Amino acid sequence: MGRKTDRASAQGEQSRRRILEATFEIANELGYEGTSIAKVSERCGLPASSVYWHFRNKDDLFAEVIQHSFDAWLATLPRWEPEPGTPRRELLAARLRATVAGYASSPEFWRLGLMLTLEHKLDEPTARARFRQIRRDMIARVERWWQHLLGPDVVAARPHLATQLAQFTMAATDGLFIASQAGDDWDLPALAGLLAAGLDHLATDALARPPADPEDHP
Amino acid sequence: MGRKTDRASAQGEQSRRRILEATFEIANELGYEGTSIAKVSERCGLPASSVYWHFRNKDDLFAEVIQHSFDAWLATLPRWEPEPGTPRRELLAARLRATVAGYASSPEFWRLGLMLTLEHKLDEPTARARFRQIRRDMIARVERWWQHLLGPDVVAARPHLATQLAQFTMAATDGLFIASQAGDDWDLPALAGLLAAGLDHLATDALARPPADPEDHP
DNA sequence: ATTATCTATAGATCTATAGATAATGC
DNA sequence: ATTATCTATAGATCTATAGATAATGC
Repeated sequence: MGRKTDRASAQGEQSRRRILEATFEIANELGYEGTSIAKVSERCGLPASSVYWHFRNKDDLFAEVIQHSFDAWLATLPRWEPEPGTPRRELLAARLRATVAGYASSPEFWRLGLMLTLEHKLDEPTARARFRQIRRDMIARVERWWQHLLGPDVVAARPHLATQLAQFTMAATDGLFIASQAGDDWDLPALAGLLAAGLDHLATDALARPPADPEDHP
Repeated sequence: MGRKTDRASAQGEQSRRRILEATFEIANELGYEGTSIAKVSERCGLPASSVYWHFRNKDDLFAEVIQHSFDAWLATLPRWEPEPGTPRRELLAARLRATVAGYASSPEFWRLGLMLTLEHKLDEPTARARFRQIRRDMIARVERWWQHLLGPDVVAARPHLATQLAQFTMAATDGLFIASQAGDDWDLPALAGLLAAGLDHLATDALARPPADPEDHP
């Protein structure tokens, strides 16, 4: 009780942060499996035993790293302002360009997440599960955004449409992220614009046709 | 001279293959950095010194692994049959569904490639560069396919169109690949269909508008 | 007393090589 | 002689812990 009031000395908090940041940096270059406590210890300047004092083990450390870097990353995401009156395609283009620009300027969190997604030994680290949850949350967020764009009537009539468009949006932006990491010199803003146009078409298209979709009864 | 005629004993060839395959399997779970010669040795049953007999070092081993698994993967790709008369959108949908199905049934090579793409320590392993080259080749392949779909007149009038559509196609399929690896239970064939429809729209759309693109003078 | 850090270390794992041994092909 | 494998090992790196030391807060 009141454990938190005996303020851990500020020094302790700071060491913990240094460890988290060193781990994040190394994991970003080498992935989960390539990151060792020894390397973390070397980079943050604290002995390995300090790492074990702050974190039970590597699994625990990484779970905290994901949480910590996710919080930081969330804060960098641009606020989404509805701007009434703007045509849907413009809204789409602006948002997607912002997303892609954000990936390019601070790719660290998402890159680590995707590395965790691709690495997959049998006993899965907590960090991987945690990132997958974050990713699902992000997709749900994109889905709500699509529901907003489509409007309540459409959402009621075609309950799966926003879901599929959100999945499509996530897939496409993940793919553009990969391209930016591969060093492909693509014109990412232009491709984001293309994606916006494509999505706009798909939304219009779907509404023009009957909801023949046999899965449209959730 | 004639070095290759003194047939390396079949045993040697087989050991080499076992090492390559063991490395491929482990790298698929743990990435480049997570794969150690010791683990490879344990999995293939040969002592580490045998690995060093066949390969100079880890960098060399991985470069060969990429080559070897790429060759195997290429052989699994479905032949692309033009099927004259089929509408473009059908062609697109069929091809993309086949691509996505291929990813789902044998994701190993592409997964390893993407892991190499995301890991990026300072002195980049040869395998990473090699995969990036393979990826560029694949995009060029998709671009030629788009040129075929669009026809020579369109290609002459809008030289960048096929390029952009190819990049878009690659990004979207990479994103769907990530989704399949993340264990998202998405309806991938349906999303491939959606992608086909979107791409079809974009192609039509671009032709309806003038080639205002300032970059359209290669 | 509590919190944080340090030194020291046991034991595991890993890289890379030296050098012995075996098998094959002339 | 050539090709392939093995045993053995030096030395590096790594994980995880024990236990001493220091600083802080009552």
